[in-house]
Amino acid sequence: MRLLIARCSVDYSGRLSAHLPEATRLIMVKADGTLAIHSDGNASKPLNWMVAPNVLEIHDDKWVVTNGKGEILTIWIHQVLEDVTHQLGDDPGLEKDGVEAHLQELLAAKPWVLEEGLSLIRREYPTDIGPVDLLCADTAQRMVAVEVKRRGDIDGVEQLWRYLERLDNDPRLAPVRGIFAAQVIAPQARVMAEARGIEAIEVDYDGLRDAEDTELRLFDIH
Amino acid sequence: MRLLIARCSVDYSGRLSAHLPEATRLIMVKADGTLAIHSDGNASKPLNWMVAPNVLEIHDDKWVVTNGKGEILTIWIHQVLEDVTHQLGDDPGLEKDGVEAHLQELLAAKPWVLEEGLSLIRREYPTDIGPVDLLCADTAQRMVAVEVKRRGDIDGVEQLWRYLERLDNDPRLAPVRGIFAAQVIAPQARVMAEARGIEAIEVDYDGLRDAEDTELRLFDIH
DNA sequence: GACTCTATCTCGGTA
DNA sequence: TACCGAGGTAGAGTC
Repeated sequence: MRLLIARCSVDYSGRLSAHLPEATRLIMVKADGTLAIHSDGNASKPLNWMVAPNVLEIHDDKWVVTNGKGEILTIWIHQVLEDVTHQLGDDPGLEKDGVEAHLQELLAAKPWVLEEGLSLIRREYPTDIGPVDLLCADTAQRMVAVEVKRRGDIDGVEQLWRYLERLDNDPRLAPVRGIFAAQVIAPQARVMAEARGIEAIEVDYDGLRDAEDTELRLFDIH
Repeated sequence: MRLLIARCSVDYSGRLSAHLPEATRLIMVKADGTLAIHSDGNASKPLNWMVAPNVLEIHDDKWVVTNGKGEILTIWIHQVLEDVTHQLGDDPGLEKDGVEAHLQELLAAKPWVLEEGLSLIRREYPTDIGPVDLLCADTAQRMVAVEVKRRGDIDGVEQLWRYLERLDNDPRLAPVRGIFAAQVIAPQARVMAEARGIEAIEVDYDGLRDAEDTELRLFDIH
């Protein structure tokens, strides 16, 4: 990784056109060629960047980065204040404990949290436009399709609506109700769901997880 | 800006839980406190980060970053290979061109480009599922909702369709027609729009902008 | 390789 | 401040 601190101005042309007036900035070049230009404040994101694969040409007064998609990044170097290079080596990478997948697991284990008597028929129930998160049956043995999201936005409601249309075409399943489950549901999504006859339910993820933990601990004792 | 290259391991707890095993990485701290941890390859994004406002406590063997939302980032520093600090000063910031906002501005100023006699009623006309880009009236004083996109894809047509549903529920506005305006319209989006009775119009952004420039110049002369 | 969906999205705007 | 939509979204998983 090469770190250059320099007075520079920048031009980018590609998916849009952009220009950075002269100022002091950090230019970071990673081992794979990925380049990013950072200012000192007001953003965690780089001002400009170019991801690998790309080609970097270094001239006396300017760096030119191009890629195969016709994008060009030109950095005019006016003054170099620092220039260090380090070999960092491979990184073992990030280990995550995600949320959405876990939330789906928890609801698959306890569908009655969403509605009394609800029971799971299948997770990732396949349709010809993709899998439904959960297919359940209510106490009257009617089908209920459940879409699980961390954040419930309008396009999630649309997604569930498309599934419901498909499922209703199957005479073995129809009529199918919909439940839209998320940690937080945006007001617009709620309006949209109501207009479509879909129930929108906010789920307490932490509470569910804690309950799960408690049960596991009880199980351990046995 | 402070740049630290160090062997470190990292724990993050907040919107999710994550762990980084020991390896050599770049730790970047910006003037506003924003902190990012980068590896040398395989990603333009940082492995871990914490945006300002936050609090950084520096101990002998670890850095602890916390913010007001209960997120905690702990960096265990095993060995420091480089540690430089530079005062970069304010950045004039990025000047962008070619984005959707500008296209919306241009069309708001000249709605008749889309259809003869079209006049603007309001930009960002609010509905309960979000604002419509432009609400206009045609020569017969019928309402026309315009959705503006840089690239016209199928989800943009769906978005406009949702707005039309909502607007048609308002007896003061109904019936409302739709116009889908974009620099480029994908064939699928065109088909979808046609099926919904929505007019899809490709707009010459550069031509509009040049016309705007010409008018400004004429105005300057006066 | 193209397509789909998620994200500690980030970022800007507005009510 | 919270909410909403755009993004040079990036990145991961699937077909």
